[in-house]
Amino acid sequence: ENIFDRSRMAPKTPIKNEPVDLSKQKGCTPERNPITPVKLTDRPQPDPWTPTANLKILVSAASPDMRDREKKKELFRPIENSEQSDTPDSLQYDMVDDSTVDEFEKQRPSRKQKSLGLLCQKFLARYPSYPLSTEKTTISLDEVASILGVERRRIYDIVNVLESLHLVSRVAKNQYCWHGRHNLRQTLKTLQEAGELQYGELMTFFQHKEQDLEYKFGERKKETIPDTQDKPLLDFSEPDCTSASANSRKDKSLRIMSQKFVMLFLVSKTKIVTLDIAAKILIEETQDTVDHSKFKTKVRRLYDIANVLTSLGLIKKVHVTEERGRKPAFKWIGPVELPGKTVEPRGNNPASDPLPRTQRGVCAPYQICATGKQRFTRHASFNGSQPCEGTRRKVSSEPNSPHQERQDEYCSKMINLAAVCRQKIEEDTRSPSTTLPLSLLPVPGDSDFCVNPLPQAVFPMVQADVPNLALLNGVSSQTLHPSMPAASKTENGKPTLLPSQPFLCFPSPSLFMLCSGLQENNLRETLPTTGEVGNRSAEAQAAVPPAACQKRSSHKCTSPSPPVDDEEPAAKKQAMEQSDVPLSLVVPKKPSESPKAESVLGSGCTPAVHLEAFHLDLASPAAPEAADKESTKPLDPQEQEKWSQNKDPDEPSPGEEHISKENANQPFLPQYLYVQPTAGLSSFNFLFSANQAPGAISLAASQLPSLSVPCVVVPSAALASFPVVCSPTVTGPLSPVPDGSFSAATSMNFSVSGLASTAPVFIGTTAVVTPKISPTPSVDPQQPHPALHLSPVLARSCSALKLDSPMCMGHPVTLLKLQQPSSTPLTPKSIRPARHEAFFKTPGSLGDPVAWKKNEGNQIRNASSVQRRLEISGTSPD
DNA sequence: CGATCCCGCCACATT
DNA sequence: AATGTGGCGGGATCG
Repeated sequence: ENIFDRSRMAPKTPIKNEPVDLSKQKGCTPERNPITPVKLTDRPQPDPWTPTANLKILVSAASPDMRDREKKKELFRPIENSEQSDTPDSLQYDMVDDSTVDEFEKQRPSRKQKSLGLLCQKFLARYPSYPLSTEKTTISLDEVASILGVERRRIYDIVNVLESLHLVSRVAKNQYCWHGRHNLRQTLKTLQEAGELQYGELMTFFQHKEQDLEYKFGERKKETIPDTQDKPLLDFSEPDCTSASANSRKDKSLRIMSQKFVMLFLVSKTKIVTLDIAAKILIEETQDTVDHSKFKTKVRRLYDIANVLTSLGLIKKVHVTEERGRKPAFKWIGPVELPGKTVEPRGNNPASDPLPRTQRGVCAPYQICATGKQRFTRHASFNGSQPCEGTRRKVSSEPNSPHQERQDEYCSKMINLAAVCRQKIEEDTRSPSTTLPLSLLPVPGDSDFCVNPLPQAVFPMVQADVPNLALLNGVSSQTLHPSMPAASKTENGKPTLLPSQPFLCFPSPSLFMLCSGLQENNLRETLPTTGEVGNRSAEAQAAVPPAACQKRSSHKCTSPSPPVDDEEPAAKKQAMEQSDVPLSLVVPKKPSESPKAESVLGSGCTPAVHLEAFHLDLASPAAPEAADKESTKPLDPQEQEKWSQNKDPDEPSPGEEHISKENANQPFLPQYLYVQPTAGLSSFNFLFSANQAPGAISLAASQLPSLSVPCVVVPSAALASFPVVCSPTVTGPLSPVPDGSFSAATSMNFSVSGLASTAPVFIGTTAVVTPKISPTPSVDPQQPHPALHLSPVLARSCSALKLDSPMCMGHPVTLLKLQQPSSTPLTPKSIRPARHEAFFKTPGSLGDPVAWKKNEGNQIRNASSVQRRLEISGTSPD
């Protein structure tokens, strides 16, 4: 600085007066060397310029602007210099180099030089990032504005964003207090948590899309997607909401928008958010109208915010390429690992908590939408609400044409759904009384995530799984972590529909594996990852009993995880590094495509896929890129293959083979009952060992009357559509009924079925084939299958799906490993840090494809169902 | 020509 | 009513 000052200052005075040397300027500009002592030497021209200087002066005198600028320059130069040194922005440098330039600029200040980002940098340069706690710096807007030479209006833009991150807080009119970044992490964490609740699903969803697009993997998506974007607008428009005036506009946009925007990054697996997506999401929240102008405006605002965030070094601009071309996007480059998760960050910040505000703001709309009950009265929430309804309506109205839907619509729907779900969840959580237990839960994540640990107790293992799963699911779930085991829910009361019965209700979308004794050790041996899975499953079994599990999870983490982590993470990382963008692992979601699935609604197939995905995920958090899969994980190539196969309807069989290897029983043997939630928000998967998960689960198969198989009731949360796969127990051939005819009825009660109308259920009877043992895959049909009876709907779905489908089979196999509960489950957290990204990605990627398809196919439905549910709930509980 | 986004009008909020 | 805030979008610039 000194140097600069010297150089500058000395000449400056004179310079000021002088100069505008375009030629010179330009020369300088290009150079932009931040530090240019040399320049001094270069710039020997003070005197000569004098004449010019005079002129200049005149000019400046004439125009206030000029004056301001000069002022600004003077004041800021130092700042700029320092900044420049820090940040390599060419633009800024120019200014630094010579005052002349600046002046010059005055005349014709490039737009860039006046950019909000630059202004923000200057602004930030004035204050220490980490001020001493003792001293509080107050910021006078007027002062700053004048110093920086800008209208106050611009300062508001900056301050609002900073305030959203708690870097500053407003103390009085025109007065802000500078806090610095001390609490930034905490704030981010809070935002992340809030974001997960609010946007987890959405982001996942979107990201998948993006990823898919970006990576070829996603061909499928492309298929579906293409149309979507074209038309942005659509029907959403909800007229009425517009008058937001009602609520104070105050906590409306910029601030909130900024927080939301940040949340998107924090929730995003890829840490990359495209502007258009962000705009869409944000628009939804507030007002749904998606008209073009609105979108444009939103984008403009986002640019404003992005500029400030960029200046803060939290994000950087990037481009994502997708089919349509490249889209502007921003990548989060700020801290990713937030402080340990605590519950709610409440308060570190002295001043007001922005968060609260934010949360409120965010939540409000949802809440409103979902139910009449509004906690927070104020805000645009209303606007939001309306939109929601509108959207909802639409959703419901539009049964399914996911493919056709436009992105926008789709997105909005998604958003709405999410909101609804969220709400529901919240409500549920809060009020046990809620009658709709099953339907909503899906979102459990919230509770878990945020603060409620309840679930953990119940199924520790689950939790471990969950994270992964959640990720996988993508859409639904990041948030879900939740492991929230049925139990927990039950506790709450929500989920437990049938307390007395032997059913388990799982609120969250997680994968559960219940195994009674299976012996498939080999697998484990073979595949480490698998082992993990197995462990998990085992745990799950064990876990079932609430208490026990918890600890396990921790243990699990230890043993199994370590290896995994290392491997996976590394791989992932590498992958990541190579390409910033995470690969969409899952690309293959084609399952939905499979005819069967479609017939069923897509859900059927998907589930299988999911499982695989899950497995993969579990096994290796690392993203399952094609390449990665193999190398990365030893896991199980087979699985992967299966997976891929599954994905690809085309080659179902091959996958089976692999599977078979793993487990002899694939086809129908499924000893597990696996329920997968589809894409929807709420998805949860279950793996059940058909055989009996007896004790552990609490559901004794025995309990189930006709079926010896344990039943699991899955509340489909919002989505309702989740396929359930049951492998009937094994007792063998109790009933000769062929698989195909599930109809035989066992008396399984799937109360659930009712709930989730759409959800397909698969029931595989099983022979008791241990994986190893069962030599024949094809067996199922032959083997006696215990008859299960499902609700008609379910039955149908089942039939449609066909147990046979390799997909289904495959999964089970994989799962089997479980038995060993020994290993402690990986704790999400423990794992997380290391592969944080990986997890997300993996899941996401996996989830994506599936989600996508599902979404496309099912989602709508789900949505509709959900909505329906909600409505119902509103009116009358189930 | 699309991506950016400056600029400042003007509505709403606060004093 | 004056002044503070800040939504908003036209249209200039940039790439």
